[in-house]
Amino acid sequence: MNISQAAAVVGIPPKTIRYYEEIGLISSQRAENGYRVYEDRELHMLTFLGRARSLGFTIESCRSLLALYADPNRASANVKDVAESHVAEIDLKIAELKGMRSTLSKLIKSCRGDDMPDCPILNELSRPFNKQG
Amino acid sequence: MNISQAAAVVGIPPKTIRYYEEIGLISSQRAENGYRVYEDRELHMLTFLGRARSLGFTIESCRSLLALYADPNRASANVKDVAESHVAEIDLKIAELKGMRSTLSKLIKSCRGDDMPDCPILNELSRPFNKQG
DNA sequence: CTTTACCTTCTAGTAACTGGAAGGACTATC
DNA sequence: GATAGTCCTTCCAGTTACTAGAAGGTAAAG
Repeated sequence: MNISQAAAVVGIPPKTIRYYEEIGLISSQRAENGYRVYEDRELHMLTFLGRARSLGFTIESCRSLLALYADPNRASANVKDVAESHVAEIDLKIAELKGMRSTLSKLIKSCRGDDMPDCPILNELSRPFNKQG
Repeated sequence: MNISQAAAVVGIPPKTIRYYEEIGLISSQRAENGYRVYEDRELHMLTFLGRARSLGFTIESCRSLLALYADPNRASANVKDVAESHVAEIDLKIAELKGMRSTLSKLIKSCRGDDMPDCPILNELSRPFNKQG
C-alpha cells in the first residue's frame, strides 16, 4: 500500500505521515522504486497515532504511548498515568478558557455596540494597572 | 523609562515587548544611547496588549483592537464584533476539549491501571477503523 | 509518447514567543 | 582609571505540529 492509500485508510494526510516518520514516531518499508510501503503493522500504528492526536495527546505523549503499545511487558498503570495527566492538562485549559470567556462576556454585555466611539471593552483593556482590581 | 522597567510595570517580558515592536504592534522612542524609551502612551498600549493577549485574542486581533483603540471615530459595534467572534472561538475550543475529556475519561475508567499489560486504552486507540463506531 | 497523477526530498512558513550569543553602555566599587 | 556587573542592543535559532510548494523521478492510462 502506497502512502496516499494508507493516508485514506487512517485519515491522516500523506504529508503528516512523512512528518511522523521524519521525527521517528513511525518507520516504513520501501519498495524498489523508493516508495514508502504500508502494511498492517504501520497502519495500526498510524491509526493509533491519529486517535491519540485527536484526543489532544502531544507528539511526545504519543511517543510514550506508542512505546507502551509496543511493549508486551508494559503495565497498564503506566498508560493510565499518561492518560490521567493529559486529562489534568485538558482541565487546566478548559478552566483557562472559561475564565477568559467569563471576563469577555461581561465586557461584551457592558458595551452598547452602536456607532458611537465610547466602548467599555477598550476602556477596560487599557485601564492602568494601579486602578485594577 | 527603560524596557525592563516598562516590562515590570505592564507585566510583559522585555523580549516580548521587543517582539511586539518588531512585528509593528507598537513603536518606541529611542534615547541618545539607542535604548528604547517608554512613556505613558507606550505603557497604555502595552497594558492593552497584555490584557487582550491574556484574554486569548490573537496578535492579529490585537492589531485590530489597537487600531480601534487609537481611532477616535471608531464605532463600539466594531469592537464588540471582534470580542464576540473571539467568544465564539473560545466556545469552539471548550467544546472540543470537553469532547476529548469525555472520551478519555471513559477510557481511563475502563482501565484497571495495574501491573498487567492488558489495557483498554491502548486497545481502543489501535482498534481498526472498520470496527469503529 | 504524452499526459496525468503519484511519489521522492528539501526548503520555508505558520503563531507567538523564548533563549542565547556577541558586543556596546551604564553604574558601582576599588 | 580600571574593573565587575548589570543593563541595553541586534541577530540567529528553537519551540509545536504540521502545511505549502518547488524540483524532479515513477507509474498508470489512453
